[in-house]
Amino acid sequence: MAKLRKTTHTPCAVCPLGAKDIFRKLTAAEFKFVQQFKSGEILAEPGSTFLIEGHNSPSLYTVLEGWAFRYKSLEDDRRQILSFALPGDFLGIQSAVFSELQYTVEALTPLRLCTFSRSKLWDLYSGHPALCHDLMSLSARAEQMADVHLLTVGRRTAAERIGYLLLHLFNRCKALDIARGSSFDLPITQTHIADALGLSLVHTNKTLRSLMNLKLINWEVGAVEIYDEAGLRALSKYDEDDSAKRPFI
Amino acid sequence: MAKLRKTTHTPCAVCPLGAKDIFRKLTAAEFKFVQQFKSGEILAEPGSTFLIEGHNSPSLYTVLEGWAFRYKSLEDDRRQILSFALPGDFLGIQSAVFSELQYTVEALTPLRLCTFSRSKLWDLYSGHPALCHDLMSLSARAEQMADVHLLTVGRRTAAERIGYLLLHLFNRCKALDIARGSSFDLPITQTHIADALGLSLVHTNKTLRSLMNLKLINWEVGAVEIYDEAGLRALSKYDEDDSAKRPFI
DNA sequence: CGGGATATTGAGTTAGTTCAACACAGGTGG
DNA sequence: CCACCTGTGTTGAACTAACTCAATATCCCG
Repeated sequence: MAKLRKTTHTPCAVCPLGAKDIFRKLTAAEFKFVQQFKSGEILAEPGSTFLIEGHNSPSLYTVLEGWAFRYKSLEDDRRQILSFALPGDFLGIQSAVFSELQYTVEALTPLRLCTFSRSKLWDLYSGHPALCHDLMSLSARAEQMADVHLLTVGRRTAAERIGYLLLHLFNRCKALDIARGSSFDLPITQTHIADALGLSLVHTNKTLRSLMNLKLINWEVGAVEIYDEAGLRALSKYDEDDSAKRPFI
Repeated sequence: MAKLRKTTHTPCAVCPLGAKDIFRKLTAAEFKFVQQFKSGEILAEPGSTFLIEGHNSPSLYTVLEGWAFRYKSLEDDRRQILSFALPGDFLGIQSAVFSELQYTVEALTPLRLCTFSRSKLWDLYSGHPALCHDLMSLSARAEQMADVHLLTVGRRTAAERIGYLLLHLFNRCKALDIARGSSFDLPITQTHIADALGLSLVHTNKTLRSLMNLKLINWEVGAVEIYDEAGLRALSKYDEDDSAKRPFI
């Protein structure tokens, strides 16, 4: 498939992530290393998968722009979305330690990715302790999000789950400064919500509708508005300090 | 509570984990570092919690002997068990990167833990690239287990979930060489199973019973026997390469 | 215009829940 | 030694949140 395209290699100095407040400022030496750590950039079309379960990837990725999601499936059609990836998220670290990747990543929007060669990871370990720590932070943050997600799917009701997911994504967008007041672009369908939360599509639709009838939110194709954030938080038992932890690079 | 006890500091040379095949052999320099990285040992009584959600811990832990579990709760009584910790598992890395821990860890059996001071983590980053990589492996493995768990809770039926969990724990025990043929010690109650899998206690009991009626397994207090591993794998859609990835130290 | 993807809604079904009662074992104090 | 309590497991019955099936509406796109 011609869905992946290499692009011209943007210099790190103008990296879109560099401007965001939530990212740590690098020292000159770190910056130089990161620059040569970067092996290139690719664009992925919506619907394309650039990391595939059971395969091996020579590259690691950082999302520069766009949305993607990670998922796993059972033999039959049942699919579970594990997480959504936004700018700043690091993908594919598993491939640096296991022979095979255990999940698939699919783009939701046109996606711009920064690629790193797996083999240079050793240079990072050897020469850049602070970056090692940043990497551990990223991975601790991913673990934390997975834990919260598991609590949501295991122990929350349908309405709580949907409220939680929307608040979670809303807050991540706010941290990245890509929300617009109380609304934000959400390039997913109700099927994605269902698969992320372990619900059926029909029930997801009905629950979403009921949240709209309660005037808590508004759902449109591609965008969500949070009318009553406090009310939604209360309904979903949203736990404050969930997301918005600082990413990397 | 006097449930945590410091014990005499066992030299790493006789670490019970050193003997296990699944752990990487360290170089002399690494070994020396790990030895001074270790700050001590503690014992935790069954039922005691040594890492607590919302608190901050100055220490990181590696399980040397015994079982524990990590969990999170909602305001009401609803509890979700996130994972079970066995010998070789590393706990508390979150506290090295966030100010507060986001989960609680409770001992299931008398637990012997190796403690590391958080501050020495920087020495590890600075001087021991291979150990950095081991740490990344541990954390990638934890992420992988969390992903699989999420798929299980989100998309499997009750019988599949229980079958999956038992096979998962069975395989981890086999990898650690603490299984006895087709049976293994499992120091948990049905309540733990329910809370790990997002099920009610009653339904867990009935489903467990039905797996026993099918002659797939046998459940006793504290021990499980897998009568028909192939059958249980088929029923649970057990995905081969799940656990048994190599831990650390 | 037709086909595919998405959303919506009603109706009937079911997997899993809650409530309640009871059995059994081990531990403790009178 | 017995009485009692608490933790664990078991089972039946009634209920319900969420599921499946099915039909229909919209929109976009080639």
